[in-house]
Amino acid sequence: MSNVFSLFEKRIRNAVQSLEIEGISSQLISRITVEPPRDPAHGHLATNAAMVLAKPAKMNPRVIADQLVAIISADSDVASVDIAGPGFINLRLTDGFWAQHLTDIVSSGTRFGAASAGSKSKVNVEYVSANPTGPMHVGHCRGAVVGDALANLLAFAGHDVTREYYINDAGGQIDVLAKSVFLRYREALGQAIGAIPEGLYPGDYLVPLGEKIAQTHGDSLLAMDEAQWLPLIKEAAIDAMMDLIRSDLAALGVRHDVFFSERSLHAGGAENSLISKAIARLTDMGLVYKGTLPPPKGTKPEDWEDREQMLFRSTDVGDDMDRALMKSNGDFTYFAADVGYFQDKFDRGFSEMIFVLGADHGGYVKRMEALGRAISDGASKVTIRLCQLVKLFRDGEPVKMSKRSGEFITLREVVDEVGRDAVRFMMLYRKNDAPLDFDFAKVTEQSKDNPVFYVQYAHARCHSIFRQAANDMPDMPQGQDAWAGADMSLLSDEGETALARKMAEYPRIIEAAAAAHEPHRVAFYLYELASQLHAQWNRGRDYPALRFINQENAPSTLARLALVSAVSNILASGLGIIGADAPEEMR
RNA sequence: GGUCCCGUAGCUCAGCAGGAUAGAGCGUCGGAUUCCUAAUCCGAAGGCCACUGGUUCGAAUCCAGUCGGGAUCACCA
Repeated sequence: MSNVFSLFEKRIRNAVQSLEIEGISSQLISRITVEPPRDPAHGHLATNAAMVLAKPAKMNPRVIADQLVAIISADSDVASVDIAGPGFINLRLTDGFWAQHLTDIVSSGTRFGAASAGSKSKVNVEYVSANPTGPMHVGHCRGAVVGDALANLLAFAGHDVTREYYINDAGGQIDVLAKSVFLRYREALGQAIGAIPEGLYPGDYLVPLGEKIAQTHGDSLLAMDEAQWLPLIKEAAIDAMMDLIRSDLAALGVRHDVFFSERSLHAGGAENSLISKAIARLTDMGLVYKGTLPPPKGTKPEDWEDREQMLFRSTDVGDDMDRALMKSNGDFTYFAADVGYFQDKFDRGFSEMIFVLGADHGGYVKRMEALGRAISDGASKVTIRLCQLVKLFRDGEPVKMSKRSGEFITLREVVDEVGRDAVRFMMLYRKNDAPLDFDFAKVTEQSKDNPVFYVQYAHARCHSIFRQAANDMPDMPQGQDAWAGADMSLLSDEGETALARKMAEYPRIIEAAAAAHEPHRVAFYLYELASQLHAQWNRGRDYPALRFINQENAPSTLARLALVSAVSNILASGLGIIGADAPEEMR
């Protein structure tokens, strides 16, 4: 058990059970928590056990606490116990326990905090899923990073994670793309195309594709009807755009295991497509009917008209209104494709399906949750994380973008300018449901304004210490084996023990962040850990006896290097989850 | 009008499935480099946690409502 808090949570719950107080249910016992106290003066661990039990047991919390203290203080790992405030029980653990725990952390290397092998649940994380109509722009950045880091986090926390990208390659925007490419193709053949008409994609990034098609097909497409060239160009355009997107994502360090094509859901026609089969299932469940939808409340669209359509009775499964499955022309709606898609995901055995979406998809959440409930009958959980907007600033001035003119900032430009690590860290240095201001100047600045450099520097500093030690004390063994054998009980300075306790929180942070789907917690934790390392380093300035390297005292130096290695490993591990490098030196 | 998110220090934000005296960075003021990287550290000042009720031993946190700010709202994708 590498999580100190859950270890003692278990012990205290056992102690509570052994008290055999009447009226104590197991559900009540699950409310007992063990956490680090806010104020370090209160000890190492604090539990609310007595306060949770007091009322149901009709006892004074102090009385319960006294009984618990009698049991807990018999624990050989516990140095002292006291009761404080309204009934908190505060524990201090023995030096021997902490020394052993530090050794455990050191020996675990960068796997410290990772879930030990157990039943891995299959989780699907879908993120990015940008339309394949052009390069990624900054707006996609946040979701990409949050999704990728969340996937990293869940994998580290012991889940079997599939990273998925849903390619919206079936809709009308793909026809628009193909027509835009066709124009570029004609341009490549020397035809004058003039200004790009309204409604088509004006971006230059389609020029090379037009040229490529001109090379492979010559002018043969010019003689065809649109119905003939459209599928040809569509195919090539989707491939080219996905290549573009994949390379943009690679620049951000984002990767996916599965690229799922929306078009593949339509394949097979009205009888055999995944969509029709999934809808047939919903129909069997009585969740599909023909009817008309009421107009939205409040705003009444001027062009409102009643139309009878095939509808999904999503109100039966928690939605606010029923949803259209089929357009009046007989085509499936976008949502109908989702029905097939959700069915496919469910059939692949995921116990949780997570979607990381932009805030503009807020209105889509309920129907997705409803769909998940209908299809899996509660067996698979649908979780949606919305990322709020990112506002771009340059030197305090908002950066204006216009989609119409094609003047948008691409993801690639941002990565090129500020670097992958900074982009990723900044996107995670905020909880995802809060808007985010992103200032180019600040993010590029290599200063304390910039948490990325702060954390990376702490990691580099650890390695600088190792280099210095190797230089000053060449006989000093280094490496995980040597450090795991260090006598950690030699670490008695309060800064050192505080560092040890901070590190002990890492598994707890990972667990909680994974459960809440909040990767930003890891970023904040890393900042705090880095801060404590920097502080301890500087204490060595004021008190030379506290320096990590002491040539007069090899055993102490070895223990301190082991401590530093543990910090270094956690920083590297956390930066790995965030998707940023952990450099060994920064110059 | 419906739905969702946000409202915490001058500014930008944390606050861990309710817990003890609400935290950090920036900014302001005052300090620390013969020293393992000062890209760092230490200290001070600064808060009616939007407002009003409710739930309970206990609320920034949960619930209801109010007021602000943002997103979204029938065949689009």
